[in-house]
Amino acid sequence: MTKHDHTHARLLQQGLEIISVNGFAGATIGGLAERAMVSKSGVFAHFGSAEALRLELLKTAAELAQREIVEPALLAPAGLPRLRRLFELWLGWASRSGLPGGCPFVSAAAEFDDVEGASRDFVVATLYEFIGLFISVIEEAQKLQELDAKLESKSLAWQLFGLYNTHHAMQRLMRDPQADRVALQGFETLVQASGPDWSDRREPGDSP
Amino acid sequence: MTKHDHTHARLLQQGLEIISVNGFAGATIGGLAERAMVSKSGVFAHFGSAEALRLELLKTAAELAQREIVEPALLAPAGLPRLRRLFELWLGWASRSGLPGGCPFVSAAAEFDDVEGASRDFVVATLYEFIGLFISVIEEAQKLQELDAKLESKSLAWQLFGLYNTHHAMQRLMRDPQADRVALQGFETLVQASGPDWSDRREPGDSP
DNA sequence: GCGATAAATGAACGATCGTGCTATTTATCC
DNA sequence: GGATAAATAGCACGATCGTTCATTTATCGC
Repeated sequence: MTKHDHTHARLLQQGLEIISVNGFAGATIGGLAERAMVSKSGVFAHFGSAEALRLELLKTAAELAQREIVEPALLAPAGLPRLRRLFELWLGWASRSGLPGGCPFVSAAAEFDDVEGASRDFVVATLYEFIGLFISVIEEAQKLQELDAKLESKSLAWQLFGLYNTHHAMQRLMRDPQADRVALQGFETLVQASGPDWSDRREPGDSP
Repeated sequence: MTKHDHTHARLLQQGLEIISVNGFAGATIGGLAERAMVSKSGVFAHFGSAEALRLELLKTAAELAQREIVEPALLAPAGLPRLRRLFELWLGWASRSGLPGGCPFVSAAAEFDDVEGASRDFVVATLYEFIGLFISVIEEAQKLQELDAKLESKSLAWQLFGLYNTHHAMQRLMRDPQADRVALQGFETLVQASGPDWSDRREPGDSP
C-alpha cells in the first residue's frame, strides 16, 4: 500500500469519527486537517472538494456497515434466524465499529433528506439497498413458513427500520439503558405478530 | 403587539423554515437576515447569540407541535381513540404546519445527540415529555381494557416513535407514496399485537 | 409636533470556510 | 545515490461565520 493510500485511509477514518459526533456539516476540510495533523491543502489534495470528501465518507460508512452488519449476518441460516441476526448486528453497529458517536446514516438521512445532490442520492440508494436486503430475507422466511405468507415484507422491513431509530434515539439521545431490551423485544413483537399462525387466530374483521 | 414582537415572530417563522430544510447548522444569523430582509445585526439584536437563536427556534418548534398535535389530540375520547388520533396527527405535522421540509426535531435529535449543551438538554426534555404523553394515553387505554394490561406502555410508546421515524424517512428521504399507509398499518399491527385478548391467544412459552 | 425611547442599520473585527497556486519536502525507481 | 515523480506544506484569496459598536430611522407618549 502506497503512502497516499495510507494517509487517505487515515483521513477517512478520522473523518468518520468527526461525522459520528458532529454530523456531516461538521466534517470540514480544515477541521479534518487539524485532527489528522495534516495541512489543509494536504487534505484538499486527497479529495478535490469538500463535497467529494463528504461523499467519500458516506461511501466509507457504507462499506463499514457492509462488513460489520451484512456480511456476518449472511453467515446465519436463511430465514428468521438470519433476519434476527441482521437486526441484532444493526443495533449499535457504529459503536462496535469504533465510532465515538452515533450512526453516520442517521445523521446523513436528517441532513440530506431535503437537499438535492450527490450525497442525497447516495443515501437514498444505500438505504434502498439495505431495506431491500431486509425484504429478501423476510421473504425467505416466508417461503420457509416462519412468517405469514400474506404479510407485506416491505412493511415489516420498514417497521424494523423504525425500531432501529428507536434504539438509536433511546441509546444516544436519551441514554436510556433499556434501549437494547426495548428494541430486541420490539423485534420479537413484530415477528410474532407476523407469525405464520397469526391469521388463523384473528381474521380481519374479527371482533374482540 | 409591538413592532419588536412582530419582527421577532417573523424571524422565528422564517428560521423554522430554514431548519426544516437545512437543519440547525444551516440556521445562521446571516442566512436568516438575508431571507427575512433584515440586517445581520438586526437579527443578532433579537437573539443575542447564534446559540440562543437556535434554542429559541427549538422552543418555537415545540410550541408549534403542541398546538398542531397534542392539543387537538386531547379532544379525542380517552384511550385507544386518543392514542390513534395522537399518532395520526404526529405523522406529517411539520408539513401541515406549513414547514417546507422535514420535522425540526428529527434534525435536532440527529445534530445534538452527541453534543453537550442547552440545545441537547432541551431536545431530551421535550422528547421525554412527548413520550411520556404517549405512555399516559396508552395506560389510559389499558385501564379501559382496550390494551393488554400486562403490556409495557413505555415499549409501545417507543415503538410508535420508531414508526414516526419510519414515516419520516419514507416520506421525505425516499419519497415513497406508501409512507402514510405503512405507518398507519404499522400502528394497527402494534395495537392489535397488544390487544387485551392477545395474551389469551398466545401465552409466553407457547410453541407454534 | 416633539422629545424620548425602541428598533434596525452599517461598518468593521477576527475566525473559519472552501479553493487555487506555488514551493518544498518526501518516496520511489533505475 | 541521484533523478524523477508523488505527496504534502505554505500562502493567499474571497466568502461567510458570529460579534461589537456607533449611528440612523421608526415609534410612541405627551
